[in-house]
Amino acid sequence: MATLAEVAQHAGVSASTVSYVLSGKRTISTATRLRVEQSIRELGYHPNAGARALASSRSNIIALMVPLRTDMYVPVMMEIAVAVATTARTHGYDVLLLTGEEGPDAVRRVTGSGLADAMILMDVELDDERLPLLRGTDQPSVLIGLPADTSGLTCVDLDFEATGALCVEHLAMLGHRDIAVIGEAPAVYERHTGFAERTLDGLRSRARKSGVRVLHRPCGGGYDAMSVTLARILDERPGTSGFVVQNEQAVEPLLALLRQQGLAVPEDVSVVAVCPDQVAVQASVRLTSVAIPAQEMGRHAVERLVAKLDGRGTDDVVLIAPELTVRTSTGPAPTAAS
Amino acid sequence: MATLAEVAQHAGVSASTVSYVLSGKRTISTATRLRVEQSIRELGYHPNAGARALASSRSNIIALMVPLRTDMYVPVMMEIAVAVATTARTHGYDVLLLTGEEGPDAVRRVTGSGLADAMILMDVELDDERLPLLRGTDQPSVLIGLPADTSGLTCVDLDFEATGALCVEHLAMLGHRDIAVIGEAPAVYERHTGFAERTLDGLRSRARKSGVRVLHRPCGGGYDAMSVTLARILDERPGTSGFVVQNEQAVEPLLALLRQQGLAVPEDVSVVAVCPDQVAVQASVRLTSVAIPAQEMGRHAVERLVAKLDGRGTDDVVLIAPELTVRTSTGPAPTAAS
DNA sequence: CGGAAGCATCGAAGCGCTTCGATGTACAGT
DNA sequence: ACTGTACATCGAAGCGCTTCGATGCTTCCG
Repeated sequence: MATLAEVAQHAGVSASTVSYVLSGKRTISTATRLRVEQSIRELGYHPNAGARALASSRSNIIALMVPLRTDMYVPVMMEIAVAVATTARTHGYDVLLLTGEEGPDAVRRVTGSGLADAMILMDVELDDERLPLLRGTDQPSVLIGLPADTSGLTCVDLDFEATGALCVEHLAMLGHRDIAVIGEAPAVYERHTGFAERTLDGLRSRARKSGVRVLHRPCGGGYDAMSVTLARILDERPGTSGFVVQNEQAVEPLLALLRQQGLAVPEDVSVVAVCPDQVAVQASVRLTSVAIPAQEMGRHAVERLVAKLDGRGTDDVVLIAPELTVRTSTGPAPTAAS
Repeated sequence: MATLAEVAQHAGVSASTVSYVLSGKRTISTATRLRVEQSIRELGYHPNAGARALASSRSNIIALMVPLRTDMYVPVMMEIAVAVATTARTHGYDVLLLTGEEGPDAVRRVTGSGLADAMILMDVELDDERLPLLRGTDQPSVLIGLPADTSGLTCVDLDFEATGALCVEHLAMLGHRDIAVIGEAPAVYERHTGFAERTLDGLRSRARKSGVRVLHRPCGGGYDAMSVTLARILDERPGTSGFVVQNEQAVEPLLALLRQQGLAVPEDVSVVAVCPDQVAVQASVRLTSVAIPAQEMGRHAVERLVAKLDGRGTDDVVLIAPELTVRTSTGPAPTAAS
């Protein structure tokens, strides 16, 4: 591997000159610059990452901590991760993939070793044990998700409260008065992952305003769980005519089971999903849905982080406004007559 | 941040001694070792990654190149990535996440800069443009997937030929004579991703031996595509009683459409899927399937790579033997009478 | 026309670690 | 008692880069 010194010699300049050509931190005459660039190309020179990190105390790496469990929202997580990686590259950063497994230790390790300049945390819990560490370090970080206390932190997330409200609003407008919410698996609520609870809050407070009744039921993925859940719901609230589903894995089972019960969508019941657009479009009924903007979240997170690294950053919460796309799974509530 | 030198001073030894305590490359008396370890703990010392990389020319980082497109097998990709990350950690490595976007350039960049010690490539095409680069460098690498020419490369993959054969075998044994294969989206075949074609080869050659007819149809995800595809298949080969599906997104649509056509599973038609177990279990019919062992592939890849890094490695191809799990979606072929 | 100001470049120090002799000590074998 | 060997530790060099003065030139202005 060619070194800076070799490039310098080849171009007939000193090492520092080459360095300044590379970084642009001092003015270099055009002639010299071109000559150096030529040498770099001829020798196939790539700066050594370790040396660079050591000398500049910047690794140009962003750590991304993904949840270990792959029990929910996997495609969303993946999409975020890919968006983070590609956006980071456009800013000159690479991405280090950490799993949640190590927990707070990973944060310590990465911060302490200077392996990464900054980090992005996904799947943040309301009272996440990694947060004190983040607050206690001067290493910039961005959370994807919202903990209970956001002071001193930068967060990016979909506005799930507004999302919940939007779903209710849409259904209420169509005349639905009894709405059932099919949520994530119970484990998600027990873990106090913020988004699930926030959606529920938005759903409920909006329902109160609109005079709509809401029944919430967590539900694991798959047909068996859904079957039990649906039966209970219809038993408890036979008048239910609107469904809000926040659980990718429950979408298709729900549709199939409704069909099986002789309930037509959207004639008899309406369904609104909170899921990636792809899922909404590929379902057996094209679903009215609020999209989870995975790419946008990833991109935003990186951009916030880079801003912080450049000293332009501020601590604050960015909530992405939800957008509801009407497709063919929602319609007017059936009249009392029918 | 504490440095090696500070730890050394605190423990009353020289810097090199601390280094040897850390690396274990020379014998250190127990007394000294304990004293040093104590100092490390007290000062909260973490070795600086950049300095380490520079001095040792080892970054302890493995690069993982994931496909940019998230149009297929996303959960599998994610699971592999997570398995790679966790396995790598147990061997003292971190994982750098690269997307396919940069293509060969990423390989050059990482190799040239010493950012990573080795790399793992996913979603390898039959004639992948990154391969010449890998062959031309002495940086160890492992492919997940199988290119056309594996010479000089280490590869890990599910044995998709055997997988295809296994599916046909199972259906043939149950008396099915006309089998339809529902494949990945056409784009996957056009890209010459190896696994799809290899499955087909296995399927066909086994079918020949068993005197079974096979009709292969690529198919995009979603209901509309599946609906068209299924109609064509039943039109062309009305006697079709067995289906092999290698496309997660087509599984549920197929089951729903079969139901709609009045075809009961497994009484009238049998379905074998090639998909992760989770999908097979959560489908509306518990599917007989050949699992895609994502975790195992990720783990294997890392272990091969670490072996190479330790000088114990060899170039070869590891094909994981497929396992077919019988669930409730396959049964005896309907007799001619019925 | 002298000094201030800017430009283009160089040299050297130093980032924090690893690693290779070298050195000093203790003990075994002869 | 003396050499040989193994053990425990130290000092110094060096990994490849960034960055801070310093230096020699031009150019400009009063």
